[in-house]
Amino acid sequence: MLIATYNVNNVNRRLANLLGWLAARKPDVVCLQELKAADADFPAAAIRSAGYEAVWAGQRTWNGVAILAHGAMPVLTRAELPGDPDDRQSRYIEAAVGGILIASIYAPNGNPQPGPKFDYKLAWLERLARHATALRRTGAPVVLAGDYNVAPTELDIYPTRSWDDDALVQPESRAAFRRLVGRSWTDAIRTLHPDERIYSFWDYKRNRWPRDAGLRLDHLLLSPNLAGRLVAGGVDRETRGLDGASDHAPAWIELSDSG
DNA sequence: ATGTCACTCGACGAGTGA
Repeated sequence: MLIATYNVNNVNRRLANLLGWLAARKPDVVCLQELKAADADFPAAAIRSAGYEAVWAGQRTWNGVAILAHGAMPVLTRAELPGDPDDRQSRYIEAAVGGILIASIYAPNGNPQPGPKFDYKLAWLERLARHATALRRTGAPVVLAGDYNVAPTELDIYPTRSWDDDALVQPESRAAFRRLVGRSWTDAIRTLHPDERIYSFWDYKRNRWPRDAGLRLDHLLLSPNLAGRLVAGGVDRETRGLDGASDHAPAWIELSDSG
């Protein structure tokens, strides 16, 4: 089973890019982030024509997450992250596909830091960690996939000092990610490629894509009962170089059918 | 310090978020 996560940075603006990538990569499950579309504006018909059913939690202008499944309707289990009834931002959706519980995650960016946006980011990641533990304890196989807006280590950002004050690389952000992953979850792409610089995001600014000045922000975390099924994974970085591309490229993993 | 992009409001530019 091929599971991917792709921050599309506006699903309607990026629809041609998304459909082209779906046709080429043929993933079984896709987690999308930054739809930047209200529920009524999600391009469900075009996505269905490409062979995918979808569930989504939209929001006008910002945020928005979805889960696509090839030839099957994802069974929605949750459309918001527990722990804060006042949180109106569409950053979490969860559904069952092919016997696996899939979450599509769009963690807050957190800039500028320090400040209320950074506080919200850290609190949101703590809520996610708590919910991840609850999911793990159900015993279900779980994949938590999405844009975590954290570059976990120095290997996950090109050598530079220019992001030192950015929320994506702060010690508090990295500690929150480490607490979430803990001893139980597997950062799939890092586990497959322990020593490689792999990026999934290149800022539009400052010639960052041509310079390969990227960060790895998009992660797929596997519950312990899935770790043994991980066979391959990577980032489709060529997607970032196409016309009208998102500033993120899709990250994907392949799980064996059983084990 | 700065470089982009796409949107919002409510005018043809400024502000916002990433």
